[in-house]
Amino acid sequence: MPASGSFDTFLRGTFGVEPGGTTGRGLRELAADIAVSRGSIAPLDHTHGTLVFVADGSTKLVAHASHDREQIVAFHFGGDLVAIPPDSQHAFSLMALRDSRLIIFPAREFYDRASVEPVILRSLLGRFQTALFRCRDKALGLGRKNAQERLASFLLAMAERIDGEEDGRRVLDLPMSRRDIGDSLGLTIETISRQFSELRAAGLVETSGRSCVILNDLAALAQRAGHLR
Amino acid sequence: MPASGSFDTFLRGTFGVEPGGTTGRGLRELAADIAVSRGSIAPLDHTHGTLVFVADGSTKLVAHASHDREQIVAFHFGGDLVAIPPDSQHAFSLMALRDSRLIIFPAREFYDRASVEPVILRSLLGRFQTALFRCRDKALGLGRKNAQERLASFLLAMAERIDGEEDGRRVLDLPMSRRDIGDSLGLTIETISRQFSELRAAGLVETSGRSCVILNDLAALAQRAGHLR
DNA sequence: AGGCATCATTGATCTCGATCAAAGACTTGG
DNA sequence: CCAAGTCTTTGATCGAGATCAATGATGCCT
Repeated sequence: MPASGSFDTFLRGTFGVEPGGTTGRGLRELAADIAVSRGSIAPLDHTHGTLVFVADGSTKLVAHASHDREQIVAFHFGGDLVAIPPDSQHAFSLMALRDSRLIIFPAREFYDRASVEPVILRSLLGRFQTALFRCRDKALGLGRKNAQERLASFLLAMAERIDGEEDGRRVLDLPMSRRDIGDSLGLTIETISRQFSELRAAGLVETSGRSCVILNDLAALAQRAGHLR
Repeated sequence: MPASGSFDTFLRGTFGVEPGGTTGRGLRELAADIAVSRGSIAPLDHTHGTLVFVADGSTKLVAHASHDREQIVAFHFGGDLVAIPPDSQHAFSLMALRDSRLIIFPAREFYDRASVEPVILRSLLGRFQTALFRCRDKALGLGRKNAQERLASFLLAMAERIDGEEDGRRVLDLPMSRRDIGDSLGLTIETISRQFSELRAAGLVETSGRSCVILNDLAALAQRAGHLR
């Protein structure tokens, strides 16, 4: 598939803007269409803000503090848009969880060219707001929830974002490893594993292989997620 | 000061838009100008998204999980803009740390009316992005930093946002209590106090009364904040 | 100014999740 | 289809911060 294929899909699907117009062509000039294989890091300019459209695949956004400590700050799936700041006190990298196609833009330039098209700005605003609200929920979990609640919240959040048959229960094919889940929830791989075992013993989830998780009872899971009734 | 005073300041100062125009008048119709005294909660419509401009004072945005657990998700100061989602799995409330004046808008309607004025959308976008980046830094801290690093990061972040004499060291007048700091950093009040004592013993900070904190050595504090070198 | 409720500090103990260690299960590549 | 490395699970111990408890400081309100 030619590079323009991804870009056109992006512009039409995300913003409802036709790629043929002036704005569309202006934005295409900024686009870098990149294939990133599983486990590889997206080539970002870390001195400037970047905007990445995940055309296909899935990624994790990793924040690096000193001492080799990593915190996964967000996961993304096909159709998602990721805003990445330039490195300052902390550094960020975007890694593919599966083979992915990304469209990478310099953020500032993208915003400037998009400013003539309110529909694009409006859509960006909505996406940023969603990302902010998700991040706040994550902060609540990291600050105030125990391991069980964090994993339950995580599974429910994934159930909302990954599709799978919906017949009361829910089958997920998670692209991330136990380590990724741990790095996202501020827990170790062992704790994640133990919490999976507990949920399994309680009959709330089943696992099959490394990536498949079946949620048998979403309501009971929500109970354990520390949500409001 | 009349209600229009705050609104005009908001529109001009935040967006560079004159309040007299069509857009300005349209937005003013949506505005609720409210005075909120220290410790009181802003009257929000929790069934819809809300946009709050902090005209004056300072506030905390609190996320509520079940079991009386609270996580402060952000602090705000005069000139800041806060986006608050409708309640769903978690509930949010905005509380004044000092007597404050707030301008409250229904978010959806605000965005719709602002959409004809790209300069407003562009500015909102930048503010949302900043809020998102701050929230990610917070997530990194909550997930991967110890108590000492969290407090050091917090103090440095406050030093960037609150003004005070800059002669190598930094004098802060914090509007939030130890409990607020704890609720923001995912720690208890006792742990905050102990970490303050350690920083005091190391000569990095001095405290005076409940709200005044003097940062004697920003560089040394950054060392302890778990920042990159 | 004084009285008092609230907030901050310090100490002792407990707990949840981290860390250390080892065995077992996928899955990927030859 | 098997081998080998990686990922996951489970167990034992440790430690940072929570919790429980008490004292001391601050600042608000009459």
